[in-house]
Amino acid sequence: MLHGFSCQAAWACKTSPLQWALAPAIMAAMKIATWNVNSIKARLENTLAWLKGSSPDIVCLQELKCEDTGFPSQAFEDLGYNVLTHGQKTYNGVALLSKMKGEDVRRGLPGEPEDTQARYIEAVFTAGSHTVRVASIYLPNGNPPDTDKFTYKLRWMDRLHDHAGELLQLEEPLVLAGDYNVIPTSLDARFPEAWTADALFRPESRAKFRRLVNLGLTDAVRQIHGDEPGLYTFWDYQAGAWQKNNGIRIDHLLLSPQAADLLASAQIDKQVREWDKPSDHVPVIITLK
DNA sequence: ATGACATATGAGATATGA
Repeated sequence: MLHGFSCQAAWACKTSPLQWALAPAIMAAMKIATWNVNSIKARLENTLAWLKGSSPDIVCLQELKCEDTGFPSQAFEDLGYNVLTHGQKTYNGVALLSKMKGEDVRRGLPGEPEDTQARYIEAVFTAGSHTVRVASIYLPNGNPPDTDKFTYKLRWMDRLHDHAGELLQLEEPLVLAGDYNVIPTSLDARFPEAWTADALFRPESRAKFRRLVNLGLTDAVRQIHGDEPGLYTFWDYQAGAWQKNNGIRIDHLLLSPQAADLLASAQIDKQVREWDKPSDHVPVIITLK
């Protein structure tokens, strides 16, 4: 139990009813979300509207497509969020928005110093005497699979595996959230046969993902929803994929055992795909007790 | 379907995405 933001009922907290009423954001279960926005500037209005409606405590964003200096921080600060970015011109870029301040911030995934792509940011968020470490991940797409883009993807997944192994040794609540660009199993695609040659569903990519999970991580959505089909987080802009529900599940939140113990819910915010000027991805949200 | 859209760059057509 993460004391300080985890009480589910006022009677469980050592606070007066008045304090309870005044501090709902602190006392409610902790919400952590991930969303590939496909350009934060193009998606600013959607992102702000979604934050106002959902009020997550921590948000992992991917595909900012802008440098740190161009990130619209003020708009998020006005909503009460702290902003940590690891941006890049035109491509990639990841961020962490949070109601509490982040510490121990790491930008970039270790293991390949010459890699300049902005695909990883991590920080520790403290509430009371407990901490949650959260990473925002934008794993390489890897297409076409017969090029060095695919080998870069697989190498990046090895680096993520090694770094996750290091973090798991801390034996603390850890959430590795983001766009993994991996369809883990055929349950995670409306038309899996259409993806067999794609870097997102190639056996090598799925094997690397399994190897990561098999370190002892929990796929939050599958933990809550079991083998339920039709859970998708991405629908292509092209060929009416959304209208045909031609979707895939590639945005994941992987939890350390200490975080999995706290998992209360996981949901995909599918309706956001209906909004004007949508991202091709939708938010995925978990709550921790 | 080496493309259907969408985005950034930069001022037109190209690179990238998944």
